[in-house]
Amino acid sequence: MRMGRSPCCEKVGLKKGPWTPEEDKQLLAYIEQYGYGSWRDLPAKAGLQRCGKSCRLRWSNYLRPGIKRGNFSLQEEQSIIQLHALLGNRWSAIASHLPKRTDNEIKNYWNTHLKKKLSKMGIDPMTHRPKINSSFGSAANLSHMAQWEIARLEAEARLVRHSKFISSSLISPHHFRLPTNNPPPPPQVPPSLDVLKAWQEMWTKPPRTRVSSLVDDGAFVSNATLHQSPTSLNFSDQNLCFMETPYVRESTSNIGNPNPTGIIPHVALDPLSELPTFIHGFSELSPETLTGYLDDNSRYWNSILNNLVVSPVGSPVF
DNA sequence: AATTGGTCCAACCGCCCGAAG
DNA sequence: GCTTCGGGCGGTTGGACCAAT
Repeated sequence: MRMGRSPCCEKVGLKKGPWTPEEDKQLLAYIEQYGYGSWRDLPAKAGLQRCGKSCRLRWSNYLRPGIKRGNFSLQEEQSIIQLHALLGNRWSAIASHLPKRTDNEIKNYWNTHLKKKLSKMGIDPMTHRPKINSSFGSAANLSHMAQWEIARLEAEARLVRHSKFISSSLISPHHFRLPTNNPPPPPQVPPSLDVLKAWQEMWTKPPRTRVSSLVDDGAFVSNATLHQSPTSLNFSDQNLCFMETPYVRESTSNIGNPNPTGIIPHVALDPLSELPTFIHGFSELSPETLTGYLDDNSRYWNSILNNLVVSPVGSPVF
């Protein structure tokens, strides 16, 4: 018995490198007629001298219907920056919130354009914090950003648990398989990505209302005094697509029930701070302190995004 | 015109994970 | 429990292109 993984296909005799228009036609014609049941078997059936993996990549990144290519709009740029601040280098997750853009294209755009833009603005593109010695940031701001990072990581940890729990029962890789002659499947949206919607809900509700928003078993809620997140500033962006999710729930007993509002009624609040337990990183902060912190970060992000807006490509900033 | 260096991006590679047997 | 398989993901690479010298 062979140990370990076998290669996805025999490498000998298979073509590599750029795809020709003829190959694209072949692949398209085959998928349009038969769909894609098994990428491993597809090349032989389609008459292509390619690895199945290569076919899948070509399809998902270029030939799949509905893909938008070319210049990124300013709003798309802002969305990517905000999503990257929240999600890190999880390109597929970021791509799921940018309709028609592929993870590969977003990754390339980030590496070739946005990283440089942020660097020139004095922002560390990986941490989204002001660089040391940069006139852009202050010591106080750095401290605030660190606090924010704590909260973000807390949220991620919860979301990972959440998504692992639900994905086992709701998400199947075959769920999105393209049936013959049918429209392409919707982009895959891991349940954890609903954090963005939650994020938006949490920070954009009117202050007077105590609003519940999702996130995992602990969930969280916006305190009446909290009104804006660093990452919520442009979530009205038309290009930023928050996917409606079937996974939101009122309790663990009804996971999977559709909830068009995307809002979870029941949240856990810290009995002392009355802050959502989601914000464990802030548990030692008073609501007043927290409000001030979030205000500072709003300004911080506004300054970044405003710079994006006012600085055309080719300007000294970029 | 030739060379060099930088940029961009399509495609590949290796790793990981879940499903199936 | 284990192995194998299929597919997804993120990091990296190679070559085309372009501007500067």
